[in-house]
Amino acid sequence: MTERKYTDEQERMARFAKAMGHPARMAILQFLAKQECCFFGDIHEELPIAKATVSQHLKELKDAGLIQGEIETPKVRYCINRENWELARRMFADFFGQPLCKKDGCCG
Amino acid sequence: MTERKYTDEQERMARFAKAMGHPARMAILQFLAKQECCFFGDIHEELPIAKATVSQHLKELKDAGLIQGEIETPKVRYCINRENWELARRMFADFFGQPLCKKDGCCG
DNA sequence: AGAATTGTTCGTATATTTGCGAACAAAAGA
DNA sequence: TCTTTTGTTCGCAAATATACGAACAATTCT
Repeated sequence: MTERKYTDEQERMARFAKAMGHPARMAILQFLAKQECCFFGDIHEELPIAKATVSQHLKELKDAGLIQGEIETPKVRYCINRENWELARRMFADFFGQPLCKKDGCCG
Repeated sequence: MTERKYTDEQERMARFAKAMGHPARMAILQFLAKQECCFFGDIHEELPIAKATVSQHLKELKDAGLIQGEIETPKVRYCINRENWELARRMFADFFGQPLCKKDGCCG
């Protein structure tokens, strides 16, 4: 049944990458990475989009595991998910670090 | 007019990330990164999808600058675009390498 | 209780993505 | 010339993604 078309690694990196595949979400990640505290409102202020949209982007980043949020009534505090951040860091580093084909004339 | 909503860096990384945001495209990139030669047919054989779809994914990777292709009639040879690969490597490394908020109790 | 604050969720509209088969294009070979 | 090989492009369908305002929920403040 559940035919696996791609490796876990491919699926996983694609998931991280996809979450990072929108400038608004990159902006959110950059903002969170350098902030100690990070309420929804702070993030919303940074971005030129409606709060409903911000909330949606945050949800996607959370689902992808890159961030986490916790209610601190009446606010919501968002932060980088350190564990997965480290995992992503390592995966991207390994990916781009792999030795490429050495042959120079390979592709013009 | 052309109000810039996000920084160039954010736009650029998002572009790379978006291209990497599909397992088939990750599979293609992994395959190309370890191959010296890489014709369309070789890539197609690796993947469980129709050639039209493969062609489309290749086009997206090319548009994002991560790969390049050149006609070698009657075949087409695809390769990693080393220059942009290096750029992406550096961008992702810098991004994930940035120091995170140190405060431990910050978010549970 | 009523009002204000802070975000999420809902409903909707539009745009983009993904995937496929069929048609097409270009060159080589019979 | 006709056929084969190798990929791209076209046209279409279905699924996702993006964005917004309005409605809603939970708590605090008056």
